[in-house]
Amino acid sequence: MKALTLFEKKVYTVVKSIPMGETRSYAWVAARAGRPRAVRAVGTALRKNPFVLIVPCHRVVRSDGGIGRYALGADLKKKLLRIEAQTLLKK
DNA sequence: AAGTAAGAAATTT
DNA sequence: AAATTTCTTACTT
Repeated sequence: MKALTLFEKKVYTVVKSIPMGETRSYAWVAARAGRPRAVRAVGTALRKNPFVLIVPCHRVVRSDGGIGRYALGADLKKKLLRIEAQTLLKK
């Protein structure tokens, strides 16, 4: 297990708290993690993502409308968000 | 000292 | 006006 910094831990906790079907920006997570300017560090932390099955990092998107990147593919990330949104709407 | 899953601004189409 | 590209900023390793 790699040594995670406090900041990373906080980031994972925050991202885990994001409700299903919703998205948050990296800036939002960074602010909640105690370092509002560390948006890039958030990405770097999620990129390692030791909890890829625990932390819903696919719910974290860019604030300017971009989808950002995803360890399993940005394409999959978009799909997941689409599926989650529909699951919540449930028609 | 180097790299990065972002952000904003500038430029192009 | 919208999309894409480029440079900068702050944080971890």
